[in-house]
Amino acid sequence: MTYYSQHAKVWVSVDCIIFGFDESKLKVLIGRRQMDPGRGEWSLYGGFVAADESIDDAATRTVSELTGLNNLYMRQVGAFGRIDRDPGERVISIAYYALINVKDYDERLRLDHGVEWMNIEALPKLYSDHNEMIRKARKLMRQKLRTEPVGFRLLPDLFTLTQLQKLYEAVNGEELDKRNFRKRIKEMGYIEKTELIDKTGSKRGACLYRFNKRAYHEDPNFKL
Amino acid sequence: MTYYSQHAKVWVSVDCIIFGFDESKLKVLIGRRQMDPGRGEWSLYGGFVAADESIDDAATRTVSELTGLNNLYMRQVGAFGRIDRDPGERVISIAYYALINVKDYDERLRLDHGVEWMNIEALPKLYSDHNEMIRKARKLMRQKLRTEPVGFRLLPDLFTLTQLQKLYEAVNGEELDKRNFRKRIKEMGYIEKTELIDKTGSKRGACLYRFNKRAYHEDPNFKL
DNA sequence: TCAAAAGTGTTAGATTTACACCCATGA
DNA sequence: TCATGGGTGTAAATCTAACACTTTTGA
Repeated sequence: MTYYSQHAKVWVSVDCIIFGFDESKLKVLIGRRQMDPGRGEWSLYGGFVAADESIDDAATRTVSELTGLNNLYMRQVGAFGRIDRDPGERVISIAYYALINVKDYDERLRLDHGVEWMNIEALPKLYSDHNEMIRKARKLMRQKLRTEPVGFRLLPDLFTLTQLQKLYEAVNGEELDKRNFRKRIKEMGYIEKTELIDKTGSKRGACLYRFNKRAYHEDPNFKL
Repeated sequence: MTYYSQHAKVWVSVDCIIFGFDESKLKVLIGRRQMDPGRGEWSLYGGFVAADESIDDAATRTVSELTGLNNLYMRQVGAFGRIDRDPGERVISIAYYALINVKDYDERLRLDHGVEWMNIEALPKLYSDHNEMIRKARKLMRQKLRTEPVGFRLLPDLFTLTQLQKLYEAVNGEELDKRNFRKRIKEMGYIEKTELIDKTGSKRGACLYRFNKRAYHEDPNFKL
């Protein structure tokens, strides 16, 4: 096809911002880059888009390769395409973010890949434009959290209201009033109380809740 | 670099969603595709990303080529990368939207490119995934309009409050209360009244306003 | 003189925020 | 027994939404 062939082809990669929540902090998975150029620099985990896969599939595959997890909540952040963003060759990269429950990530697999959870408020300088990718991913994620109950993806199936509140506080970077927060949760209707009690966080014990997907889809008047 | 060369390269293009506002309607520039595959189908205007330009530059160049206009408000919509999205070859496309004042677009240039303004509420089926691109662009644009005064980019330098209101109504797809709308505009402070009167829209005449960029940057408490 | 768009305030209702104390338990 | 986190309601303030009439002027 001569119409196409008069133009240049480029490499396209995906870079993944994996969000986790631990110790009341929002975290991101980063590791030391193991190839040149940029060997040894802090970096997001990424990979190239193959000829026979969509960009979404490439991102899903990459995250799955890193974490062993599937069916994650993932969204595209956008394309990053400065000419010299990759010091080696021209590579356009498409960033994606994923939300995972830190506890679901097998420690062994994490160490094998040489990545670690880093507090999003205290990130080092990363390779290329990765800091920018994370900033944009966080912005989009925060926005999403305001309009859809995606936060549960960062928590275990069962969680306490305090955990949930800390999560919202970490994402939005501001403290919330406990009573107002719980009032809104009650109004939502799709966060259901279980009979179970969590005694790990306090002496008295806190009720465990779970997200009721069905209730959400029946009555999606989310707000937070 | 063997690390790169073991991976496939692909073509990367940009597709541009050019928004305009006319006759109280939000419009998009589309034209009949003039090359195979898909010749004759309705399509967005696009182009390939060259080896020596960033993706943002490619989008800017493409829009400028089409409209002759520079310094437009442009934002990336996202990357579209289904394997078979282009029926000819594997092409990943990055969509951008731009806001222009319809009156600034030279009619001759428009005809030369064979594009026309189509009401966004009544778009035909477009080539490939272009309808999806437009949907996403509109969603992002609407969101942006809620938090930043970008609407002025779709209007002449001088405009009446009725025009501005119609613009907001067209973008959001719902009618607004005239008094509430004007109240909010007054509160904003960076939409300044001029001494000029527009007599084209009514017998009585309406005051013309302009956007005061300086006032906005000093006090950006935008809401709408 | 009348049709057509411009312009202008008030009030009720809804939403949001601020705020303080008792409870249960393990150490 | 006391320190720690869990759990609960109300009132003031703010924001939002609903609403109708007068003005100007060209045709």
